[in-house]
Amino acid sequence: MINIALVDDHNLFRTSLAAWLNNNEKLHVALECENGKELQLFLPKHQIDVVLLDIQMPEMDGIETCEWLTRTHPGIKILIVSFLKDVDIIYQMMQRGAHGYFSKESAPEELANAILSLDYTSFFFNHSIRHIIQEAKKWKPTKKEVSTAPATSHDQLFTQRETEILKWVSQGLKSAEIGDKMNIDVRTVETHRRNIIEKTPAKNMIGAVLWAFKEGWIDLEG
Amino acid sequence: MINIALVDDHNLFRTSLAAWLNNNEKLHVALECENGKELQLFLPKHQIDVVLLDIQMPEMDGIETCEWLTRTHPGIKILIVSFLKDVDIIYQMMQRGAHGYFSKESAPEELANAILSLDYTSFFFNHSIRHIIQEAKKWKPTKKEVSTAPATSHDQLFTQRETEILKWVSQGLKSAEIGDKMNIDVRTVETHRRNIIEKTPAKNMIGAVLWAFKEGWIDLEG
DNA sequence: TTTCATCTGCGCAAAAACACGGAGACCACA
DNA sequence: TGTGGTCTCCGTGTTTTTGCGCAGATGAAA
Repeated sequence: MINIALVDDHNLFRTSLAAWLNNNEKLHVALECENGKELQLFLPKHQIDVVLLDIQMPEMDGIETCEWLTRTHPGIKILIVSFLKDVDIIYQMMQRGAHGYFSKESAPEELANAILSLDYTSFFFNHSIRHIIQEAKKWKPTKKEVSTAPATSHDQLFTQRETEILKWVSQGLKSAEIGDKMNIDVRTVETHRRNIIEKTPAKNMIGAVLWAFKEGWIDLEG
Repeated sequence: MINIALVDDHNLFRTSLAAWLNNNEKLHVALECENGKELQLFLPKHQIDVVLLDIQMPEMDGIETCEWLTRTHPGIKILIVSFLKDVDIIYQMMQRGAHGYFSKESAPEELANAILSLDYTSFFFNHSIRHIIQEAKKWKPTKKEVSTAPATSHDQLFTQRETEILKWVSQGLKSAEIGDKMNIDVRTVETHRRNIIEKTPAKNMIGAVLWAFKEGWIDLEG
């Protein structure tokens, strides 16, 4: 019997998936959480073997949660369950210690097999993911890549300040308005914007924001 | 016994939700589809009472599907099931003939009740949605609102041309580049951009694109 | 036919974003 | 101590976007 923790902010999805998984006699959903913070809170009270982790969540997202899990609970296996099918983000999750990546577009029958086949030496790929990885290998990076990105203490692409600015920009604020919000000079904001664009394959802020969202680096609020 | 059709492009979500609903003796999921196109194809072969409809889907999204359903199958009740909680989009779906709006963040127990309580005279609101409606009534529209937007033959917010331009803009192209792509003058593109911003509550293109995405008017490619 | 929305193009001016280079302060880490 | 990354600010200049007004062509609908 494998004990599972579900971490996903969509209650409807989470609960129905839990019901489905519990139908399998080898699986047991022992814990349901809405985000990483909740997992941190309740994980000590349960004996968990596998964590099914969504990427985009409020409070504490999949990236952070995955890092924390790997650091504090190396014995727990992590399976990312997301609708994102981007190569970069899969690599990112691999680097953060995830043991598999499962697309939400796939069938639940596959998921049970995925959970049962997880191990520490290999990385599980969804069938619908696998061919994407294949194609990705043909590409040649033209700009700064995730793997060569400045490695901060937490291996993030954007710095704290840049992430803040991305948030305001995505809400439609202008540089001057952001400067007011953050109590810094307009020119500082502009410098940050330049650096943000530099870190993405985009050529302007619109492309950069949407890229960052699609790659899972930021969430859209409101 | 209520016969249900599930329309959602996330296989995992759809199948597990179907399993959950089938546990209820009063409910029966008779049809599962990935998008509106599939629904159009398979609906005639089934006797469906209620359609659970996601908004953001490829091929044929919830907006289109809802319109089509209301027009061709007025006897079928439509319950929107989405993670979006925006007031405008809820009103839009009401106008298109939906009978209820359910947030994916809510509990599945609520969903069964929602389905059973659907009727033709009222509009079902999720508990987590209801307070949003309340707050929305306090607001005063400052700009052009969806309800007063130019009503085209298909009651869309953006025109065909504007949608095209939104697509290119969201991929980071500049006005000049878009003009080349579409073989129109830069100034024409700029006119369209102005009109797009006018139709949204945003003050610049970044805000407009992200608003349009969050409201389900456009999809992000790539 | 008239009306209306759409698509198209133009001119002008201000605002904002973007590009490039430089630099001091701070902090963590080796 | 030195290195490197981050955050901050500055100057200069170009490019792009945005705001506002105007207007003809087209096509669909009343």
